[in-house]
Amino acid sequence: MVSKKRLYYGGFDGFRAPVVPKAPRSLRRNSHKKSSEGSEICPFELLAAVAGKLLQESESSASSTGPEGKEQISIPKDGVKQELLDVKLKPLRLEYLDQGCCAESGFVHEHSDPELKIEPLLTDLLQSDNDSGLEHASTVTTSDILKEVGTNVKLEASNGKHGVDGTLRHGELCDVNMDNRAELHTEAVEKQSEDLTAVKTCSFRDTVKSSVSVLNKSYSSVHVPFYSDPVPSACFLKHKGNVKIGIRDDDENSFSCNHHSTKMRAFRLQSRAGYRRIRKILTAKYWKAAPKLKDYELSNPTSGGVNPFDHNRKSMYMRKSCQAEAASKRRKLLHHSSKCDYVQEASSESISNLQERSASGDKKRSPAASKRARGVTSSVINHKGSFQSKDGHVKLSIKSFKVPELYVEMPETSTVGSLKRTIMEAVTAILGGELHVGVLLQGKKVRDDNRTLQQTGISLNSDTLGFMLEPSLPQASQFLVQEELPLLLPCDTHQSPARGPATPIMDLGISNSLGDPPPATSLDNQVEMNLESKPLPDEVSTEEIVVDSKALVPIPAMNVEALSIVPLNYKQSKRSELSQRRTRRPFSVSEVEALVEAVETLGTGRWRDVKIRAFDDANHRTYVDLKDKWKTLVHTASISPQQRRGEPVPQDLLDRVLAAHAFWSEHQSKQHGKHESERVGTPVKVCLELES
DNA sequence: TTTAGGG
DNA sequence: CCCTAAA
Repeated sequence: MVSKKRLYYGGFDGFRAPVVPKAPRSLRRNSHKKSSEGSEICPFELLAAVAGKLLQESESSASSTGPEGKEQISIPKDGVKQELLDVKLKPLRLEYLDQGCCAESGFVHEHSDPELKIEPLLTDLLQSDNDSGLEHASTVTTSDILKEVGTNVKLEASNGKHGVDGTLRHGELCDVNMDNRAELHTEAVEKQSEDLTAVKTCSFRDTVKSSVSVLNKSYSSVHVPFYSDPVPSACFLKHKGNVKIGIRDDDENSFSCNHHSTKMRAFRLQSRAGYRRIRKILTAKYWKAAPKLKDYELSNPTSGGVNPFDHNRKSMYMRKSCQAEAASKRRKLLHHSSKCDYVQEASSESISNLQERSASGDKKRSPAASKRARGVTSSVINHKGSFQSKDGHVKLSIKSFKVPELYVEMPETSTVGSLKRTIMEAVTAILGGELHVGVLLQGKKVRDDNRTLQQTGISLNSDTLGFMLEPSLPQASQFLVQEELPLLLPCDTHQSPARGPATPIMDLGISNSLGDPPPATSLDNQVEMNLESKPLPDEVSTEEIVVDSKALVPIPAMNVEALSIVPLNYKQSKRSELSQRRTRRPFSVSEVEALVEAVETLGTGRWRDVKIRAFDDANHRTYVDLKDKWKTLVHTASISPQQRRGEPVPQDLLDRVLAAHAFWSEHQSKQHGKHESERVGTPVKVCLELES
């Protein structure tokens, strides 16, 4: 964090050229840490991936034959030499590390269904899994390298008890890069011919580097404990790290890259960055992408009836963490190769058992009674898929994933829109974390990942097969909430509604930056799986996934004022669905002073620098805010004191504002030699006299 | 991502 | 504060 030290302060001695030269943006960027880095996992990507895998069977081969074939990974079956892998992987790794983007590997897919045999030491992982009760016999960190259409990856854990021998098939590349923080777990059940079909568990964890290292035998760096607790417990998902999801893009012959790293700040609801990003995603991009999605939906004859929430577009926001483009491509991908309609929607929230409690009202505005919604919020993701069994293959159709419970609490003055948002965020939070997929057969978890579908009986009892999303919620999970508690902090208390032992832990400590996932707790996410033993038509099948999970959703202590003052008109209503206006935070005098000081030194065209200099630790003040504030200050200073509102700003500060404004206006916020020579050193008093 | 302005 | 065109 950059201290607010003032390199120079001209004060009344006059303004001087910026003490801090305006370095090229690139340099400045580097010089100033971007603490707020992080990303969240897009739950839907995961779901999609899972679904895709489930449906992969027949389509996988097809998709692998496309023009993108060159990108396919070729993993020789049976014992590929590590050296070979290393060689092949290097380019990819470099790309990942250096560019942090999806790599377009030059691997050539070999149609022989190559397999990669990896025997990493998964002890830690496995143990963690076991301890946590998760059904992950093994965890395999993979990158898209391992995920390729038609490519089978054979993973074997050396851990005697938990060896895993699974087959991975991916119809799409799904690269997850999570900066050692996020972890994704997906399990897909597939049956492949006679070959042993197994429950495979993939754990995408750690950075790609780690993923690669896995391939390079450096598996040790990949182990990550799973804190997941199958038992419903309230915790907060942590959305940190970088998550990148690459999808093969037929058109571009490359993988689209969903890059949520540096630019994509962590999902901090209360953080400005988070807000902004979310807003952006939810608004423009979302809407832009919507049409396509819609088309797909409509194209699916069965979707209409199956998805009762088609009309509810806002549900789509659950995908907020995903970039529209990537999502779009993803959809395209699915549309093209898997015939899997990738529709995700969240149903409108149904809140039951509302309990009203008296609450202190906003001192300024209308009283705020908090409304505690204790009920079920269900989000629905519509997935279309099919299940079919033929020639030894088991196809599954996930009908729905349900989110059992969501507990929300918010002021009764909150708008419906905010409520919707809240729920949506909660759901997203739940899904945004590391997810695992557990397999349930007849209500019981299938813990042995090594067993084949056949052995497990899944192929026979598909009717009772179920999947459940298991958010990996480390108890220790914490999200950094710096100061921006507004959204994170539950109104008064964050009640954990009859929640299990695990209560969401809000570790509001660190600041800066990193992604703060929305507080959410996810518990057992039960997934209702619908299996049909009947081959489905080749057409797009519909699959509905209802995510049902219990979660404690700390509702942001939204400024009641903000909520209450919002008219419930259409516009607002519409807006509410898209985004939440930040709570108003008037600048304090001290802030104004800091701003003035910084501007006096830096000028009026370097708001980013001003921010860094004077508000670096105020995450809620963006450079745009500072710029706006300056604008208002200039205006304020130019009007009569009687016309001013809000906390009065000392006249001297306003004078300085005018002086600085005048000075820098002339300098055009830049260092112009001639003017500078004239101005530099000119006492502010003089400036004031001259300018005002 | 920043800047610059309008809303 | 928000939204965005430009850069």
